[in-house]
Amino acid sequence: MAMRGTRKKTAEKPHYHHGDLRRALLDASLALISEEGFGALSLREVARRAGVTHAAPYRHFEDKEALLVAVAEEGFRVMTARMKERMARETSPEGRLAECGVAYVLFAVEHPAHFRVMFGPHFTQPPKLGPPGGDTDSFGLLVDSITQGQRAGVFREGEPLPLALTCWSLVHGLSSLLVDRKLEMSGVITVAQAETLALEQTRLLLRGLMRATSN
Amino acid sequence: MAMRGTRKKTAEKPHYHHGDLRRALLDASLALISEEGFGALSLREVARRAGVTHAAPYRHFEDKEALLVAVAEEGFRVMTARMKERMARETSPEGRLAECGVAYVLFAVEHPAHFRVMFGPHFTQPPKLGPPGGDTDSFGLLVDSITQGQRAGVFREGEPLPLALTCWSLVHGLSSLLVDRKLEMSGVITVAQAETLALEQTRLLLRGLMRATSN
DNA sequence: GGAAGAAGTTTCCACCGTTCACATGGGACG
DNA sequence: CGTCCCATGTGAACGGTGGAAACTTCTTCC
Repeated sequence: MAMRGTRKKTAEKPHYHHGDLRRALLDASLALISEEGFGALSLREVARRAGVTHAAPYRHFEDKEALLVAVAEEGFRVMTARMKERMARETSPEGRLAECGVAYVLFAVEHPAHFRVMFGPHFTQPPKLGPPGGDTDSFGLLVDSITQGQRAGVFREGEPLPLALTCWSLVHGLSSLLVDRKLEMSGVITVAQAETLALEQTRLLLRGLMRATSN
Repeated sequence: MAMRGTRKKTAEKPHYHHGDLRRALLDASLALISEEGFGALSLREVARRAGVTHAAPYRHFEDKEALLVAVAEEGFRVMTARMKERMARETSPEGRLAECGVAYVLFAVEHPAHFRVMFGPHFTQPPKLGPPGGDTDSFGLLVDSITQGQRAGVFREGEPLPLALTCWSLVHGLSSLLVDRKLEMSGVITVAQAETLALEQTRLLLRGLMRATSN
């Protein structure tokens, strides 16, 4: 901890103008949602935690919704990156598809605040996901892994989009139930347990997706 | 329109005390959520729509959250009833399980306001679902239909709870995506389309669930 | 008919989102 | 080096919200 600490952050920025308030606001939002729940998210409390007045955020975000949109976009970027990372560990189509699903659920469990904002009932307008193939196009990754599996003759024939939607539904449902704590009949569920659940469920669906080679 | 209209409601109730405010508040909440979205739900606007002062609701609900809990409980009752109705139309285990899932998705699409409240990120405390076998125990119906399928030798062996959880994840994910309008790349999705999607997805999962008799 | 209590109203408080006029300080340019 | 500009942060103000407390009005029951 050999920091000469004029300010606590890494780069020495005793700047009056806070250095990077935008980032601080995003972080404060995520922390607040994680600690107190989504309902407790108020622009004023976020500003308070960032150490500025309640009007300062309006220099960086037009709106409370604009802040949430920024959080959601960041979330999609991170999620897509995680999916790419995990999918790279496998070569077989079924392995890659399973990793894709597990990554989705793990992202949700490890970044519940991001996940809630990304898929919550907010947003008057659709959150405009980036272009296909971009760094936020997680659904594209899913569709691709399915068409690849079909081309390799491992997955059953059929329109890839409905099949991809089925996979998405499964992992999104599990993620939602975990994040919103609907499964906690007995104790909080750990990340490791979530991974086990995700693998288990993905494999079951995979059985229905594969050509009949018997498992 | 042969109504002698002292009050607009069906039963003539010029009663000062509004007749049934509790019911009116629940209905106003649902209408408000459906029309303006969940974020627009305010106790004051609900009271306004019911034609009373903003403090009147506190005679019937301790809290804003208490009102939402009541909405959620009603939702669980209706959903469970719908599931029983549709499941009764089939006798085979796989048919009953499919109907169970389709009913879940249809309930969500036809009662989006209820669904959002039931599974939203609100509620500080778990919403205390009723006793197993009660008129709100929709998960019990699901588990039962799986154990019955196993006893009949139609479904694969294994712990029924994780299998049921997989089914729940699938239909819950599809419902969430539909209700929160995450699938509307091109136009709003109709109830009939939702039913088709639900059937399609349920059948795919069923393929993974069944014993290998080839489909 | 009169008391008790349920149901609705009024008033008040703290907090929130948002706006606007204002202060400030750092960077650009002479 | 000085000065001006403007992005960034401040303070006060407005209407809307959840909630508590004291008050009024209707109903019911003895």
